[in-house]
Amino acid sequence: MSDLLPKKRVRLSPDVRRDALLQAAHDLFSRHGFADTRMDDVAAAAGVSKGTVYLYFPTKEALFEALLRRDVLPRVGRILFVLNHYNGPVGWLLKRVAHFIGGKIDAGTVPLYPKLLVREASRFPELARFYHEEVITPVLGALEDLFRRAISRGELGGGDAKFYAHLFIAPMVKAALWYFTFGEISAPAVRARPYLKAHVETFLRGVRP
Amino acid sequence: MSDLLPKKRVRLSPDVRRDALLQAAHDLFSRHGFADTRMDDVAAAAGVSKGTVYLYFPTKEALFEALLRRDVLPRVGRILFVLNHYNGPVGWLLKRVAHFIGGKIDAGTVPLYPKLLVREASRFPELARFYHEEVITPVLGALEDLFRRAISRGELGGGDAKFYAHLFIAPMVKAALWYFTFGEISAPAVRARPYLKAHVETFLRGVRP
DNA sequence: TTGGGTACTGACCAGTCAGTCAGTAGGGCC
DNA sequence: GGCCCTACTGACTGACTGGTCAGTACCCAA
Repeated sequence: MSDLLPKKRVRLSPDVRRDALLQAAHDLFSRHGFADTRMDDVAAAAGVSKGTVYLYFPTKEALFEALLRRDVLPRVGRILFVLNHYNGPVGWLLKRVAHFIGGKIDAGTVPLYPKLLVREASRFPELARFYHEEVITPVLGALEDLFRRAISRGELGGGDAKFYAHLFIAPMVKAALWYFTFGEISAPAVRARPYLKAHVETFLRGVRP
Repeated sequence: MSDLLPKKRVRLSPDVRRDALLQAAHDLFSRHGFADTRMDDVAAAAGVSKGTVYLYFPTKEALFEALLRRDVLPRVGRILFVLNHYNGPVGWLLKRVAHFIGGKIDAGTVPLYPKLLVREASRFPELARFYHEEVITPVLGALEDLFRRAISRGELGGGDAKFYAHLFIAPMVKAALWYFTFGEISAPAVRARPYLKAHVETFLRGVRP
């Protein structure tokens, strides 16, 4: 207690302080969601007072958007690079992706942003639009191209590559949604990794020539 | 205007008033969501004052739960009856289901409750638990039994019936989620009905013996 | 050592909204 | 007509929270 009372004021360089605020916001948003996180909480978690938060971000929504830009865009860039440059057998890549994402979901480390977006999209349509344009559309487009290349190589049957892309991601979306909707109230009915493994096997049998 | 000013007080029997309040809440929750609907709005839409709402429902959450119980349980009963009694070719039923749900999604008439649950689950874990136990688990269980019967008849290959049930619903979940997350900010990338038609065809090819 | 720039504070404001309750009025009954 | 039960009202409270701003204190430069 005695070490809490002094409340020594600490000056930091704006860059450092800004990062600390973003990190605090990330932690709180991921635990409580956007609406249930108060600006006072963000400030306290970063060790400053609320006024300071407003020196760095004009509104709560701007704080969210800054977080999105910091974390999501680099990640999307890496994903697009892989999808666009991969020319091996598509089945192998799909299995790797499903294995990786299944592990993430089972471990409870689903990325924060899809969850937040689903919950807050209707209240913040601008953020939903940003995410849709900068994340969803490019990634699904690259996935569609990947399937198109596989079809033209004769590796897959000649269905609609766009449908294939959406069908491939559907069980991952469902598994993630299940996790963050019902994850706190009951053990998952199916484990994500074997579930997604079964998905890829079924899917590949369904789309082969 | 003149016909609005008098504000004649109207007495109704409690049953009728209660139904009117539930209907008003349904309309507003489906348009604005739970958090963004005020109890004053519900009262106004039902033509009463806020105090009256509290004569029928002790809290806002209780109003939501009453709505769930009124609408969801009968519907689940009908779905379970069909799934449990169907013994024809499973492919036919799956196509029918996909066609029906695809039409609903394309028409913008996705049922209110999945949407509300996904958005509010973390704030109202009791309601999430109710929905999980009374809707999700029974329906997926019946679907699993349906697949199990089809496997034992030799209509499908011998995979895991539980995985099949979850894989079958995944694209519907994804399509509905897309609709109520991004539906207001952009035209859908794929139409649900042909998408789900492609899903059933791919799925059936993937799981045949 | 002092002055000034600025990172920072926290009390305060304004708006919102779930929930309350003392009082009002409609209508059935004698 | 008059009584009384109860459905109904709506002003009010209390708690909350995003955002503001006048003032404070730290640090560095001269």
